[in-house]
Amino acid sequence: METPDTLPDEEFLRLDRQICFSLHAAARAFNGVYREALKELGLTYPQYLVMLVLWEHGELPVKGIGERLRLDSGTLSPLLKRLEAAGYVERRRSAEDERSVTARVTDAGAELRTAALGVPRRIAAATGLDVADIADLRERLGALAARLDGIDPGELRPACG
Amino acid sequence: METPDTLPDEEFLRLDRQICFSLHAAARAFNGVYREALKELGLTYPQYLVMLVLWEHGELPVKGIGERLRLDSGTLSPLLKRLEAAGYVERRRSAEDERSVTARVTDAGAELRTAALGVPRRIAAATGLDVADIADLRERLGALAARLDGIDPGELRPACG
DNA sequence: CACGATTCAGTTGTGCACAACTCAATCGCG
DNA sequence: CGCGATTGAGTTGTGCACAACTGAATCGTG
Repeated sequence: METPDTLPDEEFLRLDRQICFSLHAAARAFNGVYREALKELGLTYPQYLVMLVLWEHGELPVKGIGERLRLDSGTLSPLLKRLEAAGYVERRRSAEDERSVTARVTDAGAELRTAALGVPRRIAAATGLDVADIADLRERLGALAARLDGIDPGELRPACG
Repeated sequence: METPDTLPDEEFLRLDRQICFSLHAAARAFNGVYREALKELGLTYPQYLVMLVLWEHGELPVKGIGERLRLDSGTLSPLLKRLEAAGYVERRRSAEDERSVTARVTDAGAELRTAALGVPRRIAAATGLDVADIADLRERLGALAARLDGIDPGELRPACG
């Protein structure tokens, strides 16, 4: 048993409820605040995330968006279709590789960026958190996510230690 | 202008992409790890959260579960129906208030708890994070969620400062 | 060149989150 | 008591997340 037995299983279960709930609830609360702020733009929170990376890069293949946002085509395909229907994004098959589809920001999408500029500032003001705090939290969450994504599924099986 | 203009809007947008993504990705990565660990129990992550609060309280009205997990009936009703179909939970109308429905852990649900005891320990071992770290992160996320939930929607409207 | 393996986007099916709604039970005030 | 307002669970519809799959394009190796 390499796991230090400083806590009984019962205690682990209680702590687990707390951390699971906190992360889950914080993510949904964040989502809710953005949902409200993004209403005027007609974007959902995940659509906003996609637009953020597209605004940074101008155009990206679906795969590239997926790598940056940790999302697969099953999520991105319909989402991009909706962004295209809204007129913010254009999709076209790549000429070099017919398997690949490139998403590009349209003029309307670029205009949307201007309107979106005020969103994070308003949210930062409403939360009252300062930039350093946010940046620190971001780093810890990023490290946590990286570690979680790096876990071998076998480690979670009952038999393994 | 109470917001200090230490950063241009452009910078805010870039930082926003980072924090939004981090929280979003961390929550999904967490979800994924639990999805794997909970496979053997036949539970999804949100179902596990519901079982955790039910294991603590034995039985709760739907409203009580919703308050503890920040979920509404639209999410809980079908979820509890699935837990009932799996045999882990029983639902019955309250005698005192016919509007209310109480969810109660069945014998099979109680057995499931025993099987679930190992889950958080395995995950803690796999992540390699120590309890103090987790507890600290939990507190910060809890505080963030509380602040976000306390925001007046009006604060997020374009016109307001 | 040929052909099996891989890669990429998209589809299908399941479940969660949430808004908007229905409907019955309960509450509260006149 | 009577009746409008509120409360509680449930339903419906939309969108996201993800597993499992399809099908076409490309790659690699013989």
